[in-house]
Amino acid sequence: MDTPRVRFAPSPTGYLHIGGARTALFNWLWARRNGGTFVLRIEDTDRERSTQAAVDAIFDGMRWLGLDWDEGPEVGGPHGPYFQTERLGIYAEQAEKLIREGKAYACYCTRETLDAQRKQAEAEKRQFRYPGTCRNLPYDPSRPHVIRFRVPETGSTTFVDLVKGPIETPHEVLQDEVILRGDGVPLYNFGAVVDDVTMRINLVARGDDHVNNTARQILMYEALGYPVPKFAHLPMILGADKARLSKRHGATSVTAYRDMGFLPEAVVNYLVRLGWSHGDQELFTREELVRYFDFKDVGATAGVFNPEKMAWVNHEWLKKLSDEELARRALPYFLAAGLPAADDAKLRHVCAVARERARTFGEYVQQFRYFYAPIQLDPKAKAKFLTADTKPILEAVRAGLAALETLETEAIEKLFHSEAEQRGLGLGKIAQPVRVALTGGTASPGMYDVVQILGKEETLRRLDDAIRLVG
RNA sequence: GGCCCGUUAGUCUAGCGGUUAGGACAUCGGCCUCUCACGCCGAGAGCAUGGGUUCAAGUCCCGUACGGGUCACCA
Repeated sequence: MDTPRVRFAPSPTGYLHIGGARTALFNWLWARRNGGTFVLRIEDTDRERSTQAAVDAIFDGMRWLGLDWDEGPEVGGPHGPYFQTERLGIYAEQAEKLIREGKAYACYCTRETLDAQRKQAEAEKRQFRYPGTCRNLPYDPSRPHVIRFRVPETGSTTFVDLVKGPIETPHEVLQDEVILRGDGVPLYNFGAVVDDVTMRINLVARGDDHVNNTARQILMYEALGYPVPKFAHLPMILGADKARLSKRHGATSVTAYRDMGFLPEAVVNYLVRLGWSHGDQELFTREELVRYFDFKDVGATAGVFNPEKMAWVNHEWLKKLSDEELARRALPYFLAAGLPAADDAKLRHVCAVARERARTFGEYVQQFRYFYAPIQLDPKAKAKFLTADTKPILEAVRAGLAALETLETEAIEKLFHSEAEQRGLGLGKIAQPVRVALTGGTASPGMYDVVQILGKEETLRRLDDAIRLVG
């Protein structure tokens, strides 16, 4: 087999979507696995909707995921330029060639007449197809026109999709579609084919919303006289209601997941497992993915995006990191939330206790903000644990801690145990009131850790606050 | 509506003619325990449906239903 040359060709009309990211990922994996080339091309021919901000967002998202491209914008390459709007000359040239060979022709129909015909067909409940009005008219470049591709009227085109198997399309369902607009800008099917041809792409892996484009594209490859690449159509990603994943299902941009505190390795791991599998294995390092990935293991069925499972995957990845690494990567999220964290021993300790308890850095910040900000006292916790009955306990613990030279775990533990024993109570009876005093709620890491993280001064202050509150 | 693709538990999936249908997320129960979590143990839950083919079908073929995609001078 040829060394693969694959590509990801997003149109810059928005952020990098989860689905697009997965398409890019599968292409990238295939290239990396086979020592091939991964090309990035920007399909910005829809000038109405394409924006520079979107281009930047796509680069940003891909870099965050670690999907580096071998050829494309910013890195260059021998088959550039890599923005379609900079390739207009190439499309014109290829279209001219097709016209000369009678494989394409100029169509002078106006939008108005076409629209009228379409409406007419609709009224008669007919399927509208371009009637071929201009099929055999002489070429007159001086008249306003678009270029249409001449599709054979009979026969069919078949290709073997790498994930779906053989797919046959009868030519009757196709029509002479526009390949070049009046202003010389190519339409999707033509632009993509010309670019894939000139960029020497030999495997096209894309969303399966493109299966119906494939036959007409193959016809164009043949008309242009170029070899037809292999195709792999990847199943769609759905929302919980089985409709195509969209904003109304929640966050769909990869950067949104970054901002929520997901690790790129976890997002990659989750995304690749949505539609691809390798036996029973759930967690994969990037190296393993590169080693194992194959289109033959991509399933043919659309999958529902499940944020819960992605959070689980993220948690698994978080748990693998050292305290140092965890702190380093969590820091920006605390800072972004306005919490005065620093890359220090305290943060490392916070991360060490957060590790088993929170699945994303967003959850870290949300659950453990009391380590960096005043507590928010839960009224129910207060009513239950900050009472006249528990006041003596708080006072005793306060006094005990105040008397400690250093906050060694053993010393704190001894204090709590002796308070429990002296009162003939379980440890929980001591720990819960203290927990509420120090964290504001009834669920938190172990008390010894909490005390150590807060430090003696802050711990005593919070206990004093609680004691005062009880009155 | 035409055409195309798909259908294993709530979800992601393994399976590739003979399995007690396996794993994971989620859910529920138990153990551990200063709370929460982690961890460990356990449970419930699945081959859309009807016909074929075959000694034998989740696996092959056809129909039906359901879901998705696509029918532009969008990509």
